[in-house]
Parts: sequence; structure tokens; C-alpha cells
Amino acid sequence: MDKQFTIQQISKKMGLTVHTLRYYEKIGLLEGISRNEQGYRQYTEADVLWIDFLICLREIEMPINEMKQFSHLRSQGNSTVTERRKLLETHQEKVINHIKDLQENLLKINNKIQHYKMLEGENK
Amino acid sequence: MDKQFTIQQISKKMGLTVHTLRYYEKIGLLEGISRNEQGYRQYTEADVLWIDFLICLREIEMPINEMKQFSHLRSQGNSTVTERRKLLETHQEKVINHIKDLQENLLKINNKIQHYKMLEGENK
DNA sequence: ATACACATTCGAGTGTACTCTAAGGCAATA
DNA sequence: TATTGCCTTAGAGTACACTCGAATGTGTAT
Repeated sequence: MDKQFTIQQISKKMGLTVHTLRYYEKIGLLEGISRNEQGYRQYTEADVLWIDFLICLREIEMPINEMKQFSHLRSQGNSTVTERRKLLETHQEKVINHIKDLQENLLKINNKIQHYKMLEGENK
Repeated sequence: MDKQFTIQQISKKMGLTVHTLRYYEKIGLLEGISRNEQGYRQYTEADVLWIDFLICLREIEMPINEMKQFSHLRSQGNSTVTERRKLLETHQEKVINHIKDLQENLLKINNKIQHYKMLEGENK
């Protein structure tokens, strides 16, 4: 049984607003979402998996343009697997560097916090 | 000898554009930047340190509103040290959680990359 | 004297990623 | 029958953090 979902159900399930779901479709991140007789969107399990992956890309802060590129490659089938892998690897590296920067700056912040604690101790 | 710097020198030194420096001043992140007879900005060593800290806050993605709040507390002197510390600690925690999320999602991405590598292997 | 290179201010414009509004359609309930 | 409540679309509006443009001023170099 191939379950189908309405846009509301997907919205709740995935934590994206219906606006965002329609927006993602409009800009080409979500391709081939089918409609029922009334013209309402019907999402499949496969759509759910894809949306889940899009959310993952978003959480690692991939820009929408890159996500679109990835989405487009995906819709061209298996011949684009290498390109897709490279796209992911390139972004992966960016995120790793970003985390490194965050951690370095967190050290500075922590020094500041320790410094403040010292000042607070003195004023007792 | 209290060194003074022009906006250009600060721009080069700190990696912020002159536009951004004026913008930060306008919105209250940079308070009390002195002027010379011509009305040009003259930045001091203390200003440099403060800008450096602002950049640090920006790199850990503190929103400008929070930076303003911090800046305002700072200008009120030592009585606000505890509040400032708490502000930093609150944001610190957010960043730590953010890093955790990034790392979790990187794992998913890595699985995808491994999966693609497998597919690529099969096609040989 | 006048051009150049810098400075000033105010306010408008940009890019990203949504987020919302308006106008309209269909189906079930009061 | 009419109201409610969902859906559709196109396109306008928002928030954030800059980024730029226009008008104007000042001190040094030719």
C-alpha cells in the first residue's frame, strides 16, 4: 500500500510550513508531486524521504541554489551519482571548517566568561 | 603613545568594510568613536579590541540585536558584568547545540556519500 | 585654482530564505 | 442556501545583515 499524504500531513510530519512546501516545489526542490482529482497535492513515501534529505541539507546550511543543483542532478538519474557525491563532499568540507571556526571562537568566549567570573568573585 | 587609526586602517586591519564600520556605529555597536578636527573617525587601541570581540560574536552567529544588548550593557560599566556573562553563556549553549546538530547531519551526509561510492563501484 | 583622494551623512538597494495576502475553487456541514 | 474550511495560484512583503549611491566637505599635490 503506497501511502499518500496531504500537504497538511506532510507539514506536521516534517516540520515545514505548507508555505515552505509550496515554495520548495515552486523553485524546483520538489519535482513531480502528484495531484488528486481536486488538484490537491498528494505526497508519497518517496517524497517524504526526499524532503527529509532536503531538510538535512538545509540543516548543514547548504544554500538553496546548491540544493537545487543537487535536486536537478538527482532527477537525471544514476548517471549523475559521481557529481552528486562531489557536491556533497565539497559542502561537507565547508561545514567541517565552519565547525572548527565556531569552536575556536567559543574558546575566546569562554575566556571572556572566565574573566567575568573572576571580576564577579572580586566584588564579593 | 595612544595610537589612533583611520577608518581605512581599521577596515584593512580588521577585515570589515568601511561601510560595515559606519553601520556598526550607526546601530550602536560601536559607541564613542572620537573624531579629529575634520570630523573624521579616529579609532583607538581599545576600539580595536572591542571590534575584535564583536567579530568574535559575529562568528559564533550572535544576532546583531543581542550584540547591541551586550554593547549597551558594556557601556554601563562593571555593574553589568554578571548580566554580560549570562548573555554570553546563553549564546554559548546555543552554539554548542548548533554544532551538535551540524555533526549529526554530517553523519547522514557521510552515509549518503558512502552509498554513492558503493554505486560508483558497482558501475565499473 | 582645480583636481584628487579621502572623509562625512542619510537613505535607498541587495540577497537569502522564507512568509503572507488576495482571489478564487470545491466539498461538507448547519 | 450559505457558511466554514480546506485547497489552489501568482505575486507581494518581511527580516536580517549588510552594501551602495548621492550629495557634500576638506586638505594636499600640480
